[in-house]
Amino acid sequence: MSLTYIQSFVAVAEEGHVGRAARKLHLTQPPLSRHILALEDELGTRLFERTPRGMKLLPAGEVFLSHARRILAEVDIAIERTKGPGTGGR
Amino acid sequence: MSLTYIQSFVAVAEEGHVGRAARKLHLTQPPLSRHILALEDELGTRLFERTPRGMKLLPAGEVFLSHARRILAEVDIAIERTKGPGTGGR
DNA sequence: GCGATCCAATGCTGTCTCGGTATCGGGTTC
DNA sequence: GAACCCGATACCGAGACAGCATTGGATCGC
Repeated sequence: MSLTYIQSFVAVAEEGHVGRAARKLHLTQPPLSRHILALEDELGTRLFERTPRGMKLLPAGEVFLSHARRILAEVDIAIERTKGPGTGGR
Repeated sequence: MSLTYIQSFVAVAEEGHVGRAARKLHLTQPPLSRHILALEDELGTRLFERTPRGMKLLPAGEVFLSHARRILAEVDIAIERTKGPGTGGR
């Protein structure tokens, strides 16, 4: 599990498209595709249904998505709170 | 930022000792020391005070610690919830 | 039906990250 | 002041990872 992979997952879930998400993340399609496969492998579950039009979130994917967003948000908060107030940031 | 580094940080904070935390994580002392330095660099703040006895958490470190624990807990929950119920895990 | 098109997945390669070993430098203890 | 304990750094080799090129499957247009 890695924060990078979680970010990739969220981007693909939001775009419904590996290629499009890749551009958004300044990556190319193959590594992003592998991120999703790695996550699915680690979780032991398919997160997306592969359709000719792109990637469609499966129920397990929706569950993971909500947690993924929370995790990323927590990380942002942690960074902000730590570097910000107590340290003479602003 | 990486989950591995966050785990390292929590271990060092709990042990008050890089070497001891390293053993706990099945790592050696140098990489663990680098994890902490990398985090401090990324956050732009010292998280620990280096003493002759080990590592003492600074205020910024305590702030980050509480968030770090929450992040790791969220990840665990995400994994459990995703692989577990909705998917026929059991 | 067949070529064109769009999608994700895979094979391969170069690079960069990361962990381990060895060593250093500072500070304390006796 | 020599031994000891601590984290930090230099260096090196292995593994991870991104990118390029290509494949394979499904749909669309003619």
